[in-house]
Amino acid sequence: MARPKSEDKRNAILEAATHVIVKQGLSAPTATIAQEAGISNGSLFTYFETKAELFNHLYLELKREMVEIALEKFPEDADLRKQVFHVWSHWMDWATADPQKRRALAQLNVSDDITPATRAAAHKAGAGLVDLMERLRSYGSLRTAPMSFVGALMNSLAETTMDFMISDPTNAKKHCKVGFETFWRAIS
Amino acid sequence: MARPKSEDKRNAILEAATHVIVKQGLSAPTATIAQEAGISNGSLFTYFETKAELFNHLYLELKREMVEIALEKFPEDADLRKQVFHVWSHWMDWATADPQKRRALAQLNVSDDITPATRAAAHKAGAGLVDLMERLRSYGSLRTAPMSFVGALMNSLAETTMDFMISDPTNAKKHCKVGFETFWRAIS
Amino acid sequence: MARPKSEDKRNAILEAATHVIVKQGLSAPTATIAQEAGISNGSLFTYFETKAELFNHLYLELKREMVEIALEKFPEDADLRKQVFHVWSHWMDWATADPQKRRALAQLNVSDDITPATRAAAHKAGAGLVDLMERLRSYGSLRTAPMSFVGALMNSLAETTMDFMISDPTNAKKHCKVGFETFWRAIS
Amino acid sequence: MARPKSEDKRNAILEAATHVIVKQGLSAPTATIAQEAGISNGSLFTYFETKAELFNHLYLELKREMVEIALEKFPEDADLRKQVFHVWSHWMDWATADPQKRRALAQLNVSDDITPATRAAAHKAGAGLVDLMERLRSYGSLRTAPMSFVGALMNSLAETTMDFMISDPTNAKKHCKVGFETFWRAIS
DNA sequence: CATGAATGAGCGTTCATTCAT
DNA sequence: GATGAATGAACGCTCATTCAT
Repeated sequence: MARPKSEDKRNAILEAATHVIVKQGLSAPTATIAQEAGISNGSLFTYFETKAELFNHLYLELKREMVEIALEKFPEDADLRKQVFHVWSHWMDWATADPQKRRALAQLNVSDDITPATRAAAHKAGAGLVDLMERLRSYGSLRTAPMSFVGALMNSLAETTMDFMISDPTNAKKHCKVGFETFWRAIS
Repeated sequence: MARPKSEDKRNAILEAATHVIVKQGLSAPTATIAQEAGISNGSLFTYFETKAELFNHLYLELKREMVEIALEKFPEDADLRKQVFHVWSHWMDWATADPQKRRALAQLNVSDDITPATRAAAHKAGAGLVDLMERLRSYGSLRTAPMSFVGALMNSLAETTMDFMISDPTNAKKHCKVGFETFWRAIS
Repeated sequence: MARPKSEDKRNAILEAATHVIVKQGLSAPTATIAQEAGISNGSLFTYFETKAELFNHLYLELKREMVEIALEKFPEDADLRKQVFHVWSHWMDWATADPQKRRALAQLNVSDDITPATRAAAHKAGAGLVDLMERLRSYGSLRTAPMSFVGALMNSLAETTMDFMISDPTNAKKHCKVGFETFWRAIS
Repeated sequence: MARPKSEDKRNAILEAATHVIVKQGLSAPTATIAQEAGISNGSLFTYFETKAELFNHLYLELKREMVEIALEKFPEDADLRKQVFHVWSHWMDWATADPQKRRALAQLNVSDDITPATRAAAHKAGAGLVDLMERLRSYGSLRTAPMSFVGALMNSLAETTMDFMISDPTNAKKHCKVGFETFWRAIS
């Protein structure tokens, strides 16, 4: 096979898309993304048939990475609070290590181009966290709230915390801690 | 020349923009907004010089209205918890009464068209709440957290709560309550 | 109404399309047609929503004009041969007066962009000739042939004749005559 | 180096082009033709340097085949009418045996890609018929018409006849006969 | 001031052709 | 020679903005 489709190039496109989306928003020209990725405008469409498809793939990729990192080295035998803090802090690590990814993900999240199928797949990617959420719910005051409320809650408090960690990196660790304590109080 | 042109038309445009943004996103053509507002495409630019200016104005308008309603009939003499719940539930009223406004606001919030100046003005519009936030902070565990953290926290929990109220209107009142209790625990 | 859509401009586009199609074929850029018509590329789409629509309109326009001229001053009371010759020679006049129109029509005729609806409309535009064809058929040897055969026959002989008239204008009149005699023999 | 590459593949491309042109028109992508021929898109250009060259070759090939079949088993010693009918019916056989070839030829005939040189070569390929045409001309009423008129005439009547044979195969034989008689009357 | 046609830059995508493997 | 990814010019169409009426 002559010149096989390069995984490197594919990744370069996804990475370029991340940067360009952050800088220019979702309406950034595909040509700009291609340029940033070091390929010709036409080549982008060898790897992703449409701009929307590129966006859907990027969205999934980012979500998956996020969840994967959050669950890395998960302490199966620790108590609930430790487990949740583990996930919480790994999540913060991901967000602060490369803030662009989080920003791009936020943009994609409100894009009309992301299909329901992709959103469903993203949801499924987070399945590893469902069990934890369920245990969190039955643990405290939210016993009677809808299942997904705990997830949404954690998400929104985490986002808020991340904003503070990124805008004030000096005190990142402290913000991380305070955010977690706040969350723990909320669900207790 | 405060407003040489028809105030009605200006409002019609802002209202139309709200609907159209919800239906079609921020990339909706100005012509569509004009049509929805019952005016010609060209006339839109008599009232707002550019599309971006229209968006900035709409953003501010929505934020202002939101804050205004949240502070309506504020019980100056009640205790802190009652005051916060007042604000909380009025806020929820606004969000559930016309979900489109909230959705449009969410879109505008992530738009690159909204200038820092507008964001600053929006922040200032919320000044009426600053005193409340300050008292909230000194009240509980967040005494040492940055001032704006409480605001961001309330905002994110409120957004989460609104989502549940709107998607499950039958139990809206219950969700409102649960959300507030969760918030109160978080800041306590 | 401000600056009403100008019929002149519309005609300029159709005329420009005729020339450009002859010179460059059906794949000629719409921008070239617009330029030739003296308008901006975007304006073309004010008058015709798509390139295909422009082509369909042009096709119909040309067909209609062709038929109209062929039937001009039709001698209702003359004998059959004189009537047919009248149509025949008027048709030739049209083709030789502006050979570009005929060439463009020939191109459009084989285009995939021309819809069945347009072809049907074009057929209907030729309705004025149906009666003549019917009488022609019952007149001679083609009494038992399918109705449309006479029409197709006249068309193909006319086209052949036109080619010779245009490529050898000096003897145009003679070619016209010879072509007609040949046709008459064919249907006799 | 008459043909260094596989003659089979070359023919596969020409055949594929025929089908694809009929289905999709002359603007069909070369990649589609390559796929239909069972080769890679790049390989097509090993056999034909450009798309236009492919089209020119196909055009010639089809014309040659058409003439060849028309002249097959030509009855040198029969009388003129029988000879012409022989050609006529063989021609019809070719057209009805594989209508796609005729359709593709018709499309190519109006293409801007076909060069004057190719058209000349195609004309030359028909040289075998020139003698017959010449005798036909001197036989009847067209004695004074330009030489090529008889050929064009035969061509146009044959095309018209083919259309009817193909669209109404049940009566194909009858149409063939009627068409020929019409032609004979025309030139007589 | 209202209207809506005019403008032209800009974009996603296609595709003939080239070229690394 | 075969393959198919790479290239980049080109095109149809959109749309914010301008301007003649």
